[in-house]
Amino acid sequence: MITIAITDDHELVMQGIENMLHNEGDIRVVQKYNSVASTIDGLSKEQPNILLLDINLPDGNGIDLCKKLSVEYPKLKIIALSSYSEIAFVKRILNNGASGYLLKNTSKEELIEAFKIVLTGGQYLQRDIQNKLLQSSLGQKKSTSFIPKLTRREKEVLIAISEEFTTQEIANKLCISIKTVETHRMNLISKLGARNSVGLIKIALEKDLLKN
Amino acid sequence: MITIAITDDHELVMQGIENMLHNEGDIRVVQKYNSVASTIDGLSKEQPNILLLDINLPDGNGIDLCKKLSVEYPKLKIIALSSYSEIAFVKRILNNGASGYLLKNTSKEELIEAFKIVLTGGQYLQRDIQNKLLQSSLGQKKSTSFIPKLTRREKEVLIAISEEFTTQEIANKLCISIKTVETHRMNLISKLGARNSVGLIKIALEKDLLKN
DNA sequence: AAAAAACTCAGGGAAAACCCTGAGTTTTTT
DNA sequence: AAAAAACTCAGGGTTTTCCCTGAGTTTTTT
Repeated sequence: MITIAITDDHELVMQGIENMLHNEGDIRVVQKYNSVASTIDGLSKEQPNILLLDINLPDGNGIDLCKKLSVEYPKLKIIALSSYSEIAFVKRILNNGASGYLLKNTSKEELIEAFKIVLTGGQYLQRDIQNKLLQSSLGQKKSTSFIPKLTRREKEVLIAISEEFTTQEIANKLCISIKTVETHRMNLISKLGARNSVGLIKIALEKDLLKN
Repeated sequence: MITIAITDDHELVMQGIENMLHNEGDIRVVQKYNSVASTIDGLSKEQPNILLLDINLPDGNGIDLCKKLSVEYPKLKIIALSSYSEIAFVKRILNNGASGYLLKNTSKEELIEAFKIVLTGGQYLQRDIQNKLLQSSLGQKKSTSFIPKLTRREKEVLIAISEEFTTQEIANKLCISIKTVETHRMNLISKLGARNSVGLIKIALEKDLLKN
């Protein structure tokens, strides 16, 4: 018997998944949540085998929640559920404890396949996401932890950002154009899967990317 | 004999201090630097008793340098040297290992007084700065580490910022106006002595301010 | 009850960050 | 030498952040 919890604030998605799994004898949806708070609360009482976790929640972000839960419940397998396939997000959530990543247009078969794989310790990604990931980080160990490879310049810019310098100031320091600094920053945000400079620094600290 | 190092990129300031101390028999300026890099380099070879450290340097910020040095050389006393007296900056640098804070218009007498105090383990602040500090953080242990007291709302906003939400999104989440969120952010930046949201998050992580 | 602190919000402006597209140059790898 | 990766920069636009002043309301402290 595989027990499933779902966290998603869209009732439709929730229903859809439940229906999909309805007549699978050995799979049972035992918990349903629609927010970060209720998920934390509910899981503290009982842990399912697998959590299907939407990344976009009203009261917080799923990535942080994923991280928290994976630390708290190491045996819990988390599969991220998202409606978009930005490589950045995928990287980040995989890096924060998720065992899989599914788009919301997934099929019943795929869902069950994913369950099996993550339960045996594997990592499940949808085909195209898998491809994108491979493309975006060639020659890198694609284990659990994506340590993005930053170029020399990117690292310099990242460090400067972390020191609270503005784009203008960074440009002066590095003797390059403002536009170039902006480009580097954009690439950093994309590579690290952040939404803005704040996220950039959070990830950089997390991964110890600020050392020289 | 008290040995002094000075790090300042303004030749004038450097000269001024040196002259001030010229005919003080028991005080000697033994090292002079004008950048973060050269300071790190020089101190690795020999440590003076006291480092007079300008906070605004061309190749990095003095606060981070101060932190680094105070960790590396616990016996080294660092006195921050700055041309402005923003309370925010003072707090932050004191929180990062400095034993004193002087404005650049300091007098010879004050300078020497500061030396004595920090060498005996004390903390030296200029009168008005001392007052401002007291004012800005009443009822708080004014020991070495300023753990700023944040209000409930400020903490909520801080956490939301750290989750990479925009002001607009935070306003929605907390059901308050954008303007209110902005006010909270400004107060946070001021209280924590950051220059922007990136600094805010750095300090918050440093001080573990993001817990509930 | 009075004072202080916290919370709320607005106007309005300047600066910075974010985002995209496109493209030439230099350096490194194959 | 050819290909790939990194670095550079521009135009041009939108959004967000930053900053200031001022001020009314609610909550907490004294």
